[in-house]
Parts: sequence; structure tokens; C-alpha cells
Amino acid sequence: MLTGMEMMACVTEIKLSEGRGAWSRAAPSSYHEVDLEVIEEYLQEHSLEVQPAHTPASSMTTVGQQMHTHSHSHQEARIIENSWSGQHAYEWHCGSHTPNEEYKEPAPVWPSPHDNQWENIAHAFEAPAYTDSDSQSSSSQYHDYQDSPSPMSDRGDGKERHSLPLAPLSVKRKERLFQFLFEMLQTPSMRSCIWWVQSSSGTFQFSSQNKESLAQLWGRRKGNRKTMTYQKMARALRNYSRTGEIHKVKRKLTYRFDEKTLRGLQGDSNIM
DNA sequence: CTGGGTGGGAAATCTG
DNA sequence: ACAGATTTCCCACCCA
Repeated sequence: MLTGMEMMACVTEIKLSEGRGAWSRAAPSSYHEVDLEVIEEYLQEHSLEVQPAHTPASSMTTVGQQMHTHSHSHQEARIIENSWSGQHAYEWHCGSHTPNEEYKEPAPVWPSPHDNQWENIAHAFEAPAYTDSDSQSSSSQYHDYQDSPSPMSDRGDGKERHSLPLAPLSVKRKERLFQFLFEMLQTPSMRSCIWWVQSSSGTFQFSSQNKESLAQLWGRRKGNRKTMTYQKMARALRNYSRTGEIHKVKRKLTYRFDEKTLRGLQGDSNIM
């Protein structure tokens, strides 16, 4: 049981490795193998659990440091098998805690930028040049979106109302990118990489400094030969514009799940 | 001019 | 063999 907790803590911290600047030169080839792994394991292990409404994200700030070197346990046993609407929904039911984590700040505000505890894992995860290019810095005004009772009242496009072939399959295929992203969106520990801008409309945004980590995680999950990058992941995202699962919104690093897609994901995540 | 994003064509890969 | 879903490359464009 502790593992879960620790993992959580660990992951929770890791993700925010942000770039302090110091170790920003960390070898891009070494950092992801460590922490990303931890995160991945954690995600897999908890893919079926309902996370508590209040994530220990802020409470246990120290636990993780000893884990990033973790021993790569064993729990890769189950890989979330998603089945698009129908079968057995996704395993993630994080709906319970969502209400309090999303519309906080659209930007990943690291718990304590000065805590050197992060440093350990920090460099390990991602060490960008530390440019506060992220929304919150001072220009979070992009989206003042506050989750309100107005589902999909997003400006821009609100046209897809017909049926999309989102659930054509009867067999479970590999996890799709948008499913992965949704999962990450429901994972509090990934807040530093991706977050909801307005969950009700399915609008989410990537962290400009941690988007690469998120991409790498995706690539690892897919077991790609080469390292996944945001550029490539974004290319896949652009393909979604054509197929309709996800659309790009004018905001930087911001995308929006199609209503249909979102419904499917939500439905699956909390068995509707 | 530069860099971070964005948009896409096209071919390569994987997987069911 | 085939199709769907990326993945990988690469290049053009924009904009701050």
C-alpha cells in the first residue's frame, strides 16, 4: 500500500522538476528513463484506483526523493486496456477528485520552487531553460475560464453535434493519444505538464516547459523506437483536427476535446 | 534575426 | 494484404 502512496508522492514531485536553471543541462537522454519510468509505473498501478479527493500532492513533499532511483518494481503487469465506449470503460475513474484540482490555476505552480527536494528528481525529469513562458507567469489571462455550469460554452467552435464514429470498435485496441492525454489530465501528479483550462469544455493546455516530458511519457507508453517529442505528439494532435477527436484552440499550447470525445472519455472514466 | 509554436504533406511503422 | 493510427521527417509560416 505504501508503494502507492510513495509512488504518488514521488510522482507528484517529480513532475514538477521544472527548470531551475542549474541543472538545466541535464542530459536529455538520461533523465527521462528514470522518472518517467516511475511515473509510468505509478500511473499504471493506479490506473484502476480512484484517487482520493485530495491528493497528497502537497502533503507529502518529501517522500519521493528516495524513489526516483526506485527499483523498478514489477507492476507493469497490467497495462490499461482501454476499450472505447462500450466494453469495460477505462480504468481511470478520477472523476471524484476532479472538481477541486482543475480550475485552480491554469498553470503549474510548483508547490515550492525553492525546495531542493525537487532538485533531485527535478533534473531527472526535465530541466528546461527555465523560461516562464508558461501562462501563469504574468499572462495567465488567456483563459479566465472558470469552470462553470456552462458546458462547452467555449467560443470558437461549437458545431459538432452529430454522431462521430468514436465507438466503432468492439474490441479493445491500444490506448490512443487522446485517451492518454485525458488520463494525464485526471492525474494530479501531471499537473505540471498538462492541465484543464476549462474541463467542462474539454479545453486543456500543455506546459511549455514540461510538454516534452509528457510527450516522452507517451512515447514510452507506446513503446516507440525513438523518443517522442512534443513536436511529433502535436503532429498527431493535428491529425485529430481532421478526424475530430481534438481541436486546436487559438491559445498557445491549448487544445480542446471534441464534445463527443469528451463524453466518451468521461463516460468511460466513471462508468456512465 | 531568432525561437517557440503551429500547420501539414508524405512516407514509414505498427498493430489488429 | 490492408487499414487505421500514429510516428518520423521536414519544411513553411507566424509572431513575439
